[in-house]
Amino acid sequence: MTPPPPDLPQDTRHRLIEAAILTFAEKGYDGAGIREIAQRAQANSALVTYHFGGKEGLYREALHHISDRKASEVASLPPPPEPGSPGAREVALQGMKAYIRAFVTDLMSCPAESEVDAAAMALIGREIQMPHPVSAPVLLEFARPYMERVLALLRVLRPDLDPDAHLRMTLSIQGQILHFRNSLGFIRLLSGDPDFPKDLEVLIQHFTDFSLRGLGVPEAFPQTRP
Amino acid sequence: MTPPPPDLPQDTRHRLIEAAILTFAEKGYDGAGIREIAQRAQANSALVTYHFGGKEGLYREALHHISDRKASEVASLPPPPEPGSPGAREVALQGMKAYIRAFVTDLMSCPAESEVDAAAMALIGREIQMPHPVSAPVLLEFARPYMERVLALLRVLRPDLDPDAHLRMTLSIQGQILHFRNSLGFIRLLSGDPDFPKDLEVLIQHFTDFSLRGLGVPEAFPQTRP
DNA sequence: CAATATTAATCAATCGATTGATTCAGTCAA
DNA sequence: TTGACTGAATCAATCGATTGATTAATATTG
Repeated sequence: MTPPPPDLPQDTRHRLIEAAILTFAEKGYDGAGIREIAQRAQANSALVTYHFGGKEGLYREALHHISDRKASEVASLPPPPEPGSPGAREVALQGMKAYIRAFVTDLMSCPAESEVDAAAMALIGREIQMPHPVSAPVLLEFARPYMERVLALLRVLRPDLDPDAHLRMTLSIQGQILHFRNSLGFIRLLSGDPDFPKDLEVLIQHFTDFSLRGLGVPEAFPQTRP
Repeated sequence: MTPPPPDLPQDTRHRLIEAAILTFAEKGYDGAGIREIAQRAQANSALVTYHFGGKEGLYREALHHISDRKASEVASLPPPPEPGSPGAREVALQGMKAYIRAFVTDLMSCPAESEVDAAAMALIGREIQMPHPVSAPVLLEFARPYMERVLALLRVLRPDLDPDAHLRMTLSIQGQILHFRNSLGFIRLLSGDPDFPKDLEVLIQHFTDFSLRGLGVPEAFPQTRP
């Protein structure tokens, strides 16, 4: 039998952060205790103070850890076209479809793939709704690229609208998707379907169709109803 | 000088519930203490156990109180048309517009009108995202009419779609609006506009336009772009 | 009506449990 | 030896819950 993996020094810190993400996501900041988190990380609760200066520091570090891991995924999308460039509309249309797909897959990472990733997005969702005083800066930095990306695409797709209208549309697109992620448990209860959504691809297609129609980009749907 | 109003016995119970709604909405179930709630209600903390059997009972009663007060408002809308009846499409179209308006005004009751009402909807929003074990039954009963109403309208407006598609569309419509309500504070930070939305009517118009287009009901928008 | 008994409502005080934080002696590897 | 870490003990503070006493309103009785 193999011996337990050598416990590298830096490793404890990382285990604490991952255990914190899981526990904070399940029980919220007030509901989660540092004893429970430490036990989950197979570490001593005194290390929370030692490494992070306290519970609040651990929370901040956990959110920062999530933000760092996810930032690269948004940036990896092809950049939105310049408003005046040739073929900008078609590029922006494809960009919007790619964005919606990326947004959904980012948010809907299921526990089967990575338990921590799933908990991380649940935690972000909870924080967006009711930010802990400590988390506001981290959260703004995290959400900004998602927001800016859609706004840039909208400036190409709907140049006739003013910035306020662009903001409303951005929030409508993201809102539908965030609602699916944040209220998934409740939706399953309400609809009576415990394994909703059965197919993520169908869901992505729905968000894409609904949003592009909602945006009023008719060339994406030459004919809605015969 | 007039003496302080006589403190009717039943009144304390009601004051406790209202204080509970405010405090639970601000700090969550774990974050709010019965001492703070009692102090806010100018009552003794022992009365929480006396009247409601404990903190959990007070929470349950607070949610029930919200559910009871809001139930009548949904029911006051004109009933959705029968799928086969004459002029059903036009009636359903107007019904959908009325529903969206009612849903928005229900959710967006601002603190200026009634501090408790505003807190109540914030509390509901929080519970939908992460239901307390105690609240699931109350919450389902509360949300069911909202859900059923949209589904009934969709069966008329989009009879070509299956129930799963109807469910997705319902969640997209409600999701946008719930996201506005639940993340209002965050949106204000992110957009840099501290008094967003300036005009509720503009917002209602946006939700209506975006949703009806998204649903694919072309007669509502004979021409999206010239 | 008056005297008494009963119940509901409220209070201050306190309970044990748990919280986050801290301390400290000891382990282990570099 | 030094720095990273452990494990156990302990701290003050706060938590929800409970107690026993007190007041006010109501019912019962003579």
